[in-house]
Amino acid sequence: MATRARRGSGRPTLADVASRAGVGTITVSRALRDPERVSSELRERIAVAIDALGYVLNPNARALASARADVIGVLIPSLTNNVFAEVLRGIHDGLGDSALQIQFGNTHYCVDEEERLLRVFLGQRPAALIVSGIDQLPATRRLLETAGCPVVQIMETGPNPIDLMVGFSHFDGGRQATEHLLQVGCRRIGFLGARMDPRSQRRLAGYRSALHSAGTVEELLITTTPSPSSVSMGAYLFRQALSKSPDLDGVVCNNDDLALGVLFECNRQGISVPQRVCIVGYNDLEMMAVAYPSLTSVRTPRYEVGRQAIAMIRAALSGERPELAVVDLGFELKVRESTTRRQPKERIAGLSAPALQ
Amino acid sequence: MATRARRGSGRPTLADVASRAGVGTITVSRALRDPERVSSELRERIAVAIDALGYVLNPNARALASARADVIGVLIPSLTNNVFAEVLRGIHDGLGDSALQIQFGNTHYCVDEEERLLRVFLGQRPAALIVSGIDQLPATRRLLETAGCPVVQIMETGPNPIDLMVGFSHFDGGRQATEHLLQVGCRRIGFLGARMDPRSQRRLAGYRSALHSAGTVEELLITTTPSPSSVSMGAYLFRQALSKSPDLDGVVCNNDDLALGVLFECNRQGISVPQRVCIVGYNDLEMMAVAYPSLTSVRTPRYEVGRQAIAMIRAALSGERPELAVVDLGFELKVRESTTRRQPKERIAGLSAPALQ
DNA sequence: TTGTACGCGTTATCAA
DNA sequence: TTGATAACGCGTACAA
Repeated sequence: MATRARRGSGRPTLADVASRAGVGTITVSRALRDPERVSSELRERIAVAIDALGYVLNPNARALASARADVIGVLIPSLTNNVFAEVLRGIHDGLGDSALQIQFGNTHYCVDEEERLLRVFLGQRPAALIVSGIDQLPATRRLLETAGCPVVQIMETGPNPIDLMVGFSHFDGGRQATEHLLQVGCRRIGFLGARMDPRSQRRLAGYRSALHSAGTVEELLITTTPSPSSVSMGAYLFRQALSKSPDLDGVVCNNDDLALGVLFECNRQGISVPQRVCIVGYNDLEMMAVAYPSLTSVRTPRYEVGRQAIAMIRAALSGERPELAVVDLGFELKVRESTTRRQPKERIAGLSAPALQ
Repeated sequence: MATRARRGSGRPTLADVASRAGVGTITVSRALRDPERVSSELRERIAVAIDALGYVLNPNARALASARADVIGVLIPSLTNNVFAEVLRGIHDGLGDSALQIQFGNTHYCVDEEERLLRVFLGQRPAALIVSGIDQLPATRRLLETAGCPVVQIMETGPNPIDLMVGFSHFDGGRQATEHLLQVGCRRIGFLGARMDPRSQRRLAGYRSALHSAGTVEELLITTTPSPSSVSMGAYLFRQALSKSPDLDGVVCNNDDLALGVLFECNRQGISVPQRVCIVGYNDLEMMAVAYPSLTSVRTPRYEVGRQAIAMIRAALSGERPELAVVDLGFELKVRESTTRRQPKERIAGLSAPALQ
């Protein structure tokens, strides 16, 4: 019978396991962390004792003793945004059976909130940190540089990584989407943007760059709002854009929500897509391929970003120093009916609409 | 100058703050947790010392000493599902400036995984637990009953709550959606369901109940799949349903993804909505009001569920024993064009489509 | 209101 | 390979 401590949680401890197995506490500790270093005989006795007692390791005691928690702090700007929900899913799936836990913080696209949460996280001496984007405040950046653990900036690539980095170029994505519209013959290409966080800004810069190369930048064609993105906002921005430029024949949307809103608004107003207006989205959510007409979009590897971030962290934690600190996962323009100015009706309606590219 | 400990993290501790402020450690501890109980003079001296040292409290040490972590364990079946992403958002927003942290676990709709994660969480002696639904395994239920902290079952209501409960009736939601279709004159009403988790099953039961009352249940009209829900799955299930029952004139969809897929498929096949087929969704995601035609859906208060769960936990944690352990937040049928068999074109296209109800 | 002594459950250190 | 002992940083109990 295990001795009842005076103040404890009442749960069995390492010492209880040790005395039941007839070994020292440190041996149990080792058997748990590094089974190789304990003889198979003791390992077996310990396993039996753990099972009999229903012992569960106390992560707080471990963290206190080792000055290191098995926690990865994740700072993400939004939960409503499907894109970040998928990043989170990738992160969780990447964990697999490792003992790492995720501590999650929602910055609401606010750099001050990001710094506040970071300080909270740092208090736990996390095993690693994941932050979104590359536009941290200078003070935040310094905190991350001296965090003493792997730090991954995700969803973007850029110069001067704090430590590790995995993402892709939003500038190139915006540029390629715009170039595609130019190629299919659009002449009056609008840009629709909501939220306009730094990544949105870079997509817009890519749009400007493409039109600049074609010699036709026009500020009137750009319609943005700091408000959050949504399907209804897409419809609203499109109406605004149309009233400013009735001859609009193509729109690059900041993301898929907006693109879907544009499509619905076109349906509502009887504007034919792609004959009169072509639409390009961003992220390529699942519904884009199923919409009617199906919507062209820039496919971004957000699930993979999450997985890759964890993979890099696990590698760093096991001592591997990767030569590749910055991983560019790229993106892929998925061309569909909304920018294909031929007879879209010919396509067979399939469960998953094939990319025409 | 603080003495350098042998093994520590190098960060300032409560003792460092105490010696700098010229007080005992316990006074600093109290100043942090319960400022009222420390004289304003010492409070001020302590605040200065904390600031000068850049002190951050070590939550692991606190958890170890008090046998209680400021962590709320949250078990949710899916991250891809918008609905649960919004619950999570409600939970985070409900936290406000409290010191509580969220530890999140994704059960992937698997009760065994739920139990495994619960055991991990329990290891930390969490301040509270939130679990999804009411269909825990018997062993899981026992673990929760003896967890020694507030437990909230969310997203559903039902008999025999483990402790606290906040949600709504999926049976009633399914039933009301179906009754609505009967009222607008549909005679051959199909049910489309994906995933078919327990809550989906109860919506289906509600559908059956409504049709039973009308005397017309027909298994052929029910089309389900255990696969995850998606927009493309909605299109696929609708094609299946149509091939089984070409005279289908209404569909109750298990959720909005499916409903949107049905709408796209109707557009694609030239099936007019609502003239030939009426569509009802479930959850009322933002896009439902913007779709063309706009889609009728059962609005569920998922964000509010998250907030309410935290509110109940915070109340319980501060000693308030609520007389209301079970909170039914209800739902609301939002009637829109997809079930309004009049001239839908008359409506003014607005930023937010008004509910006709 | 404030302080002292000790325990929380684990790991690092060092010795065997 | 294994173990005794002393931290880890904070909260509780009790005393002042």
